[in-house]
Amino acid sequence: MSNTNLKKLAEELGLSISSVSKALRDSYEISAETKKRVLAMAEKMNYQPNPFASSLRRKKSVTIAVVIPEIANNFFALALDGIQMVAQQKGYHLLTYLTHEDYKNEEATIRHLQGGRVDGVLISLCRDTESIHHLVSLHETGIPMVFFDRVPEQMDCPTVTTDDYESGFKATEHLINAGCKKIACLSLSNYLSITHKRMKGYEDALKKHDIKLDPKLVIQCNNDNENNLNLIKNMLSAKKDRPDGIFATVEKLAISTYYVCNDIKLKIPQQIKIISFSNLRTASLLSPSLSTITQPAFEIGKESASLLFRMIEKKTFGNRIDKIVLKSSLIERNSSK
Amino acid sequence: MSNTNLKKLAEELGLSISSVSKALRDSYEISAETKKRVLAMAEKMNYQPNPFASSLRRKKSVTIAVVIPEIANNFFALALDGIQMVAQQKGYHLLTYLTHEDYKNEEATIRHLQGGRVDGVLISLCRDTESIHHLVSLHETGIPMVFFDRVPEQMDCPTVTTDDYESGFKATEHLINAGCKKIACLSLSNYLSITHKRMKGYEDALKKHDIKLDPKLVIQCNNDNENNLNLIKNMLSAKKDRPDGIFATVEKLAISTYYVCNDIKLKIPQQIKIISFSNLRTASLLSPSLSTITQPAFEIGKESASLLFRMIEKKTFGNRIDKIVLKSSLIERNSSK
DNA sequence: CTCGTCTACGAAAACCTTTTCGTAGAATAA
DNA sequence: TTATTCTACGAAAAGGTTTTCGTAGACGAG
Repeated sequence: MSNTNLKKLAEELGLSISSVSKALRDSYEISAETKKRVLAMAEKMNYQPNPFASSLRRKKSVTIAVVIPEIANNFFALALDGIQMVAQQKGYHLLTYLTHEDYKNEEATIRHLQGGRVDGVLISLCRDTESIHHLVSLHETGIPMVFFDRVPEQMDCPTVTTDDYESGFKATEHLINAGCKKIACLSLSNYLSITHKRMKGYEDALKKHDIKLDPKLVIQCNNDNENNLNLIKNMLSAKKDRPDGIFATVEKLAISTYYVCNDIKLKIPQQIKIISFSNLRTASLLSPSLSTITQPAFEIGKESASLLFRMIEKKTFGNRIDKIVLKSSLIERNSSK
Repeated sequence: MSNTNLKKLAEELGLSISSVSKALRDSYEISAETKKRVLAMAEKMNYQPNPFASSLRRKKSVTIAVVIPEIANNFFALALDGIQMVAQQKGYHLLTYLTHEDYKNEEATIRHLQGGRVDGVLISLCRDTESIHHLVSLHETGIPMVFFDRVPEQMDCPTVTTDDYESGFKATEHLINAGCKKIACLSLSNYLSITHKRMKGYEDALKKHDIKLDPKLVIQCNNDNENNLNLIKNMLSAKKDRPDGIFATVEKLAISTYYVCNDIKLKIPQQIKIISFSNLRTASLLSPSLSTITQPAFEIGKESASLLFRMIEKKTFGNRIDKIVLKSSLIERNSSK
């Protein structure tokens, strides 16, 4: 253990604990001379302040938490990267929690966070989060919270999202313009605002082009990959009413679709065109290259963290509730040609 | 703030602080009756113990740290997933630090960790970590540490790695068997043990098959993507001595190679065959599908964390230093056919 | 000389929990 | 009866840092 603490330092220096503390925090109350001595001794004895004592006294943890559904996911990995960058720059520590798309985990994590372990929380909800009582409860402790991408609809809180409705609309219209008549939509969740908005864009695009929405073509997937493969396979194997276009609201469902198409020898884009939300770096290297709606995941992370720090730093300032919306970009590739 | 603390709870209950504390920790000193009352009141007042006071007193943070080069990287994302799973199961919190392959960051992070913020540390070194004084210094504090994948060579410490030498050997031999005569090797670092071992495997495989190693075909890449693209492009554009096989020691270099080949219209696998270390889920969907050495990244994370917790939990037990080695698997696909 | 103002530092409280030690009363044993 | 052992709880210390408040001495102004 680095067992040097203020007391030992003080003894060694012949000063009081408080003076040493002040010297280390560069207080005006301490002479330059003394500061130098203290600093030198701290260095020599390899002094490391005890973070718990400090946090306890200052009521500040210099730590934020991020709660996300999963990390083996390009979007969240990039977002976390952005978050971490800002946190590091601010000298904050980052506590990471994964819910694995399980509401129970989310609830338990949020409850833990009420103990004051962190100064702020960044959250992206899990796919089956329906009730928000745990979020309200955390909010009531007064801790700064920012939601990103998957945000709660029934709660008035700071958020960072993308233009999901427009993206859903454009993606669908893109498929229509490419000649698709029967466009399926693969959704991950009933509850998430992002799927609601993306699907509303899908519906409105169909409406605009006088295409009747076929409920059988709207597939509710879940977190079980096998199940999703089956659902997609069933739909694509149908003799009649097989879709000629697919709009995947999340990356993993597009990948599953590729696997199914390989499996049942369905040619992309000749027989079926695909576009998907995705942050896959290899989208352009796929066979065929995948048309994507790409969210600025890294920026989302950066913006979320920055917003959170604004809230942490000047609590006085804000009754305002920021809602930041960034733009995704549609990148046409061969899967929808 | 959840401003209820032991003191308020005690006042409300007409008990002493210590009794309440003991009741909450289910001490035998407190009667069942009283425990029930305390629990009920704690629930009612939404009591959340202060983690800093607790950590300060118990000298235990219930937190571990993981230090990795980057997170927007399939291998590390999967490893983190495994780590997080174990940590969550143990009721531990997980502090995440990214070095972004920058030694300065690694050094600073490790130094921070000496303050006793965490009960254990998991580390995967960054590509330009040459000196290990910071690691030694952390080690000397007595804190349990486990290295995974990218481990220090000059230090005797617990590690979790894969069979890198064998994998490098097999990958190279695989290319040779596929007909390659001039095999290039793309390396990320001069310092990392994993590249040393993978390249030793590469060299020995060449030797075994009486192929002379051409130093020009061993490319030292760095963390600058542009630079790497140029290096690869230069090599692959050469009129003479152009390699007919590429062994990429890390995924991102294989992806860069794909881009270059697309760019200069080099046909994979007809003109050049490729195999790479990779955890890309879409390896089989690439054009052409990518032959990979796939490390059990999730298991590496799980094993590392499990080992770390063994060290945290029974410090008494161990002078032994575990070196766990897991097996990677070679998956042949079309890029090396 | 007195008063006020700096400067540089120290004492002690505060933060909240956990743990050690002590004790009063009750029950049991001798 | 007296001595011993439980039972159930409280007082207080310990953990390390930060902050508030106080103070001793130096200095200049009046």
